[in-house]
Amino acid sequence: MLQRPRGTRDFLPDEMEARAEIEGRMREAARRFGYRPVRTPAFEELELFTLRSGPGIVNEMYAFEDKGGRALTLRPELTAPVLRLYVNEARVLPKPLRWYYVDDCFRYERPQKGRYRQFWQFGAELIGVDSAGADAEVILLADAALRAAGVQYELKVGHLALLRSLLVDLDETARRTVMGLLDKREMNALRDALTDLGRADLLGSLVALVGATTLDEAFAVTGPLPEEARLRELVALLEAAGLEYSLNFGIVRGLDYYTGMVFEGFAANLGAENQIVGGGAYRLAHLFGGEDTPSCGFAIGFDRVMVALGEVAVPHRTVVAILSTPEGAASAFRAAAALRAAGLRAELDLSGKGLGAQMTKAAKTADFAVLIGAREAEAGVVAFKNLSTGLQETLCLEDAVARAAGREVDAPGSR
RNA sequence: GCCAGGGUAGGGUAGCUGGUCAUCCUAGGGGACUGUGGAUCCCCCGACCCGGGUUCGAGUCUCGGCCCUGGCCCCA
Repeated sequence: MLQRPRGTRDFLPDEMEARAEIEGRMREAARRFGYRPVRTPAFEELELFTLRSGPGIVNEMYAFEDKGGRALTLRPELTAPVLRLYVNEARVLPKPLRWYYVDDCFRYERPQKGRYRQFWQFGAELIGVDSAGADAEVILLADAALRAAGVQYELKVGHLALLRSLLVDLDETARRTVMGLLDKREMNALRDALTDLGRADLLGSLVALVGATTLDEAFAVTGPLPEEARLRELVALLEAAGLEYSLNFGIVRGLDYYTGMVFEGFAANLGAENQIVGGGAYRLAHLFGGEDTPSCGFAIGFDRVMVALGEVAVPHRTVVAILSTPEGAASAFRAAAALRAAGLRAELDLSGKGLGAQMTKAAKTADFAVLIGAREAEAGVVAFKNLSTGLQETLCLEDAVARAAGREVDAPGSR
């Protein structure tokens, strides 16, 4: 038997409805912040991602050559495509641009809990403003989206300037090593690495900075920096908004295009892959041929949100089953059309079985049954049955629709 | 790429010191029931991941592969 590719998933209706419910709440959060949806191609030129992240990532991508010899890849993330879109199509739109997206990405990695080869990201990019307010808005939107989804998580906000100020004297390679170890909180390995570099003197400052929980503590380690005023403003805005978060200046966020503010969020019970959101202020547009444009954004791991939520209660919508004998079939289709036109979910019984069997089925799945046999078809009425109370009435079609929609009926008949 | 544990009807499972009809639950289909309920009863359908090896005989032991789950690495 054919199997689905490794690291991919099928979604049955129950799960799709849960995902659509959560996605809808997150989209609504974005809408309320004034963010509007964008969509980019599922595949892009390979160079788009190597420009951003270096050639090493090709191994982690679904890269391929098309029939025209072009080097392409399935997108491994969405920030670069969205910024490419901005440079290509939207440079002259009035700033700031507030965009969000929900789409699938592809990475050739070993699957594990919360990590798949096809996965979905919900993200937003705020393009063309560079301010504490911009930083704050993006953090607040990420938080609003996660809270709308119902996720319990821990939010950490930091700024790269402080760590970088301590590491200015180190060369590129050494800085990456140190930042990598800090990111993993491997303090013993960090001490060894600093000793090898002849910079054991940095250890105390680094440990103090990473452990700092207030701006005062952090700037006591680094001394005055040009970024201090903006960072204090950001903190004031976040406090004013009532955001629950902690400061953390050990956040490294991988690569170099992040320019200042960075943030991460972690959910409980997600196993080894517990990061649920990551983002920050960055500059990418110039890499793709645009003007140097400040941006700020984040990406939420949508699948991890779903794992963290577990069971999702999807709001119940009324289901009307339509039962009929052969003589009532035409009327049944007419009744279904009327119910659907009223926005109700109407399911015709197509089994051709007896009414007993049809009712058995309806009782399992529906809230109401509309039954049309020879008698009802002849009289131009329907038998309308409330399957939770067992009450049955003979009604005209309009009244049956009103009943199913939860409205009162003026002169209800009865059996 | 590495490590550990797994893979038996659609879903969940028992069997695993090699040898009887491979167990049970559930779901699905049919019937008791050709104008009305989720119950009950009866019947049916349906599985040992793939391939090699050992053996008279492999679901069971062994090797390889694939896949799943979790962890390492990586994480844009």
